[in-house]
Amino acid sequence: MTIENTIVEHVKNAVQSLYQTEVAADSIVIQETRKEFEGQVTVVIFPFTRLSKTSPEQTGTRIGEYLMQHVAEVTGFNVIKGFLNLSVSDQHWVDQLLGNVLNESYGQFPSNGQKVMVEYSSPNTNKPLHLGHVRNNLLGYSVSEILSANGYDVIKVNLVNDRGIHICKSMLAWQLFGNGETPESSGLKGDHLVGKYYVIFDKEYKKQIEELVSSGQTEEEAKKNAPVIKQAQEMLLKWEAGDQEVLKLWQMMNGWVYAGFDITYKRLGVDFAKYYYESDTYLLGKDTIQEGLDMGVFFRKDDGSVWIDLTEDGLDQKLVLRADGTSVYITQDLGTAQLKYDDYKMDKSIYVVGNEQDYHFKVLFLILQKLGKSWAEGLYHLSYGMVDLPSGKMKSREGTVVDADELMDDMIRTAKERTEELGKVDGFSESEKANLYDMIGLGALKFFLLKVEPKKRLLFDPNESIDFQGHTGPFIQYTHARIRSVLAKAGYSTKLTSNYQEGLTVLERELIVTLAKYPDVIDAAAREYSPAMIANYIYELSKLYNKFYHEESILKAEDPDVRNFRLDLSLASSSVISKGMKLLGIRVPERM
RNA sequence: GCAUCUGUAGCUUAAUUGGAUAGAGCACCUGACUACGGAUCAGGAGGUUAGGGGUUCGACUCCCUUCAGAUGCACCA
Repeated sequence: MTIENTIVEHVKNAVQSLYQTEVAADSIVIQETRKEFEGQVTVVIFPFTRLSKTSPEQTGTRIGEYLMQHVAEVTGFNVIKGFLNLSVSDQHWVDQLLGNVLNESYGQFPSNGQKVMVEYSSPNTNKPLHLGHVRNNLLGYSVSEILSANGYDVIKVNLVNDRGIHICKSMLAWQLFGNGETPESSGLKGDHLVGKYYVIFDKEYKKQIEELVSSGQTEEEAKKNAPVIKQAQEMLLKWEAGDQEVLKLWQMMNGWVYAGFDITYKRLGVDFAKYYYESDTYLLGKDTIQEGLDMGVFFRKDDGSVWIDLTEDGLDQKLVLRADGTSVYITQDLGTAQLKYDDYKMDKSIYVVGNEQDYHFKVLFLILQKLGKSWAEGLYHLSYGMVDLPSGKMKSREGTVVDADELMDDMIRTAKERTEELGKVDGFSESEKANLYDMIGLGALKFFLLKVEPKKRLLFDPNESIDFQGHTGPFIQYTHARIRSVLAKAGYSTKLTSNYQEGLTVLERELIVTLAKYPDVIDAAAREYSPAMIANYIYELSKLYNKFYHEESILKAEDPDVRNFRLDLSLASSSVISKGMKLLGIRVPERM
């Protein structure tokens, strides 16, 4: 039981005995005491003044006195306005550190017996991954890690959009202009090669539109009549009809793309337990449509198309099956949702998808609920904001994207330059150096993208390279390396001190209080699906440790008990930093 | 037009979900034990939380409204 829970319990009793009123535990607000006041735990008193019919100060004082008498850990209190600040005994904090924080499993909750699926990445196979995908991948991976730390059994899946007109465009352009170019012959990564032809297609398409317009067609007509777009559409029809030649080309080019993606995923450090391919799932969902018709949830119009009326829920009428009986986007998503559930029977399912699809997912989940799917309750759309550039939106057709591979290269190169400037890698082997630059460069990138709340839109200026100082990944990595260095110097293993006497310094106490709330942060981050909460917590902890480090001697402490205690505190800090960063997919070095 | 999201210091952002004097970082200025690792630490300056109204003991947070931006409103995916 945490100290907060203990205090809530006793505040409840205090109100009961002082004012003869029952209050619900969750209506009692407890918070961390602000730094400028004495104490560590604060109870907000305002809600009780209604019952006590006395001033907040008087009420706070009476409850404070009650707590002093009934809770052993509470050693003092003060009341400021309506806030009751409680001092908790040093012994309690020391026990927290030695008994909890330093445990191997600290921050890892036991299994809760629940399965959760996280679908993320979901790339198209006609172009390489760009910065927007990077945000998606990092979010999906990190949320998976966080859920796992909270005791969930996590299944990471990737739903690959491997079919459709966009792939036919790349395929066609390659046929027309490729001269048999391959990744081997060009030296290009497969996904980049295919992406190159996607851009070529678009150029050709635009050229043809222009020609048609100048020969008298309207822009709209020209867009429909341009020969390349017609050819691409024919190709899609052939693909759907199972044309061997088209399928062969499709398989070859997708193969190139997958080989490229594998490399990028590996560098990013993300992985998947299961891949779903739209070429397998795009015809799914028709059973579900029939189910809905039988239940009367859907209705059929005269032309044969099938719809659902969501106007009572504040939404529109939505088409779920075309008049000719073919699927639309939501049809296959209904089918895929069912397929995924049948495969895994998970309790929750998280879709990591950009916020331009908010409406789609609202509709999707609502339909599944109306179809009476018990598991629809567990569906969640983790919606995140777009990544914008100063020049505006990224458009892969126009080549105005920040490429994921290039971005990683840049970050790692910057990390290398920065580290060499500081001249701290003497004695590192070449492979150790490469590993370190990788760690720092990607750490900077990942932290930069994850420290912002997912739903906020992200502005990325490629000209201003990402900082390595301040509120950054490298700052935290540096703190970790610094602690490890002190521990190494002390020849310190994992031994614990036991007989630390009371009398913590302010910073020692603050550090323990901060370390002690780590599990709460893990829990909150999972409830909110927010890696940003972890990122900001780890930053706060690192900052605090650096302050402590600066003001209190560790190795030079005269009293050996104090020295050992501070080493314990340092070990605990480095361990929590390392664990928290791992949840963000960021590694931390022993030296840097 | 309708709907959803966003708006916090010059820039990037936080605020324990309605609590105390809105915290940080970057950039700018000033400093730091003769560096247990200076990718650090301390201090200064910088805010009408987009504007206005309301609810509340108490509002960045909830409600209404205006403004700005983004996205969605396809028998595309």
